[in-house]
Amino acid sequence: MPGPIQSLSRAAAILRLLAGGERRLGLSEVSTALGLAKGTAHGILRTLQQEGFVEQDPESGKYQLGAELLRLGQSYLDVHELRARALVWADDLARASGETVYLGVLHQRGVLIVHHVFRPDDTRQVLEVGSMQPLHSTALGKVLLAYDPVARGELGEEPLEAYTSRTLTDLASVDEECGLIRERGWADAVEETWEGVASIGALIQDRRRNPVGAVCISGAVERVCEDGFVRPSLVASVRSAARAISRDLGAGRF
Amino acid sequence: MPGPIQSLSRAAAILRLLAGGERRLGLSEVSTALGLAKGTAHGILRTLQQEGFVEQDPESGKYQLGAELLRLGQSYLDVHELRARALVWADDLARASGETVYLGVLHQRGVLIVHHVFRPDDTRQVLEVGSMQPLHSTALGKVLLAYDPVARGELGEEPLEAYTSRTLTDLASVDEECGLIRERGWADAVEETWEGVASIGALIQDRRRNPVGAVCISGAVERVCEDGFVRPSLVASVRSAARAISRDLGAGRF
DNA sequence: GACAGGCGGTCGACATTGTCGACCGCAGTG
DNA sequence: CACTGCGGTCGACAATGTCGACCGCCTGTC
Repeated sequence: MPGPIQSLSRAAAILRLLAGGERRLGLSEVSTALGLAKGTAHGILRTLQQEGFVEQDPESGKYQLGAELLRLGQSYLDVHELRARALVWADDLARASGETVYLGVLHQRGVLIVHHVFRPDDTRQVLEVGSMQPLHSTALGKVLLAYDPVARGELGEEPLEAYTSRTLTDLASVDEECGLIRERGWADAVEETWEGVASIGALIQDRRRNPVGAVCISGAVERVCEDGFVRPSLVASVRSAARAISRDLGAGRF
Repeated sequence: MPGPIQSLSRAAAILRLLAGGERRLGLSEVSTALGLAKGTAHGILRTLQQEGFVEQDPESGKYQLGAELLRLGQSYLDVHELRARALVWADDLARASGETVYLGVLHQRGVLIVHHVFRPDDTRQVLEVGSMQPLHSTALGKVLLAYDPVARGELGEEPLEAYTSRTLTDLASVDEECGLIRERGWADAVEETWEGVASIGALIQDRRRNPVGAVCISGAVERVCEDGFVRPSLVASVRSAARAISRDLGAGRF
């Protein structure tokens, strides 16, 4: 495989850098952060700006991400086949369970949320489509770890971050848990990322049984759990939704 | 100004091409559509894929947009100052008016929706953040046309598309309407883009009185209009929300 | 079942193209 | 009023991306 295009990789790195830091960044900050000559960084930024991927605050001269990225991100969702077919099933699942529903796919070292149905009550909630969740401490993530070798590979050998006292932080425990998940066909995560929140997830696969994503419900531990375990009726709902979506994907080939 | 970076511009063109066509595109389709050699297009696509901006269907070998774009698009929203400050005001406006609220900024030849508050009832609605609306036939767009010379410039000299029988299609009428909008300080669009839908919009400006965006409410013409005109009470609500957001932006400089 | 035509992908020579580091003008600062 | 930092420009150089021919594969066809 021939090498990647240098200027493009650098442009991508700049975009990621801008996405990471919360505030706007100046030209010098960008060039030193990536070890580029100022002129080089400027040329890339100028082009990105022209294309709408980056915007420059005319007052301070600093750079931030541009609107075109939002538009393209939306287009990504429009084309996304898994998401399109899962929309109606996710809605049903939210109504049946009374809890928040997430749909996620593996992306880099985490789970990218591609669909989010609010819990059907009137509390204020913020849409989390486009955000990432960790692999080793969420129901979505653990499902993918258990079934997708690529996901397991992404974990690498680094020690895992502990978000709460219940987070699994060593790889052996995670692998053991994955075995259990494969055996019974679903995953849960009770207060492993956020205190007070429990979630139940199941795998979505395409017509060739490849793992393509996961669906989960997530809610207050008092509602989702009972006597210290997740409620079997909720598990059944999640698994049946996952099967329905998988079936939909399998049938959907022309 | 030195020239833009060729490979980057081409990569951007490829992304836009993939975003435009609804279905996945093959390598040859991409290269012929943009007039590139197949090898060149392949190199760019390979790099974009590596960076997560493009994904390849392993079965057909065709390309589509990648998940990284969704993540970056979300980051764009996170950093967006106008949006952050407008969130609470938009919520209030939706509650007070009982209608859908949109917040938009100028982007290329249209208005990009950066925030969307559902009408406060239980009907099913789809989030339109990240989508585009035309400049010459929506309240948001006409506000920007009236106050932002850049927006007016984007219209160019092309004939305007008619979405309904009430769409203003010649530039003279649009300019005349813009004069009216500047005089009274708000814009409306009654069934100019979608049959049965009316909207009312007002300008948002920063501390130096530059136009930075617009806010509008949008709803069924039967509710928004009365005796053929938009209801004055709704106009007042929209204008006061726009003023509040503008004030917030002005005060918010450290 | 051999063939043709299309696909995605590779390769290596070429010169276009992006890169580098010195330099510029400006704004804020002591 | 020098000084330091900023964003931005410039021009020489060669590294780099580009091109078009080529490869192997699959698919549909006669």
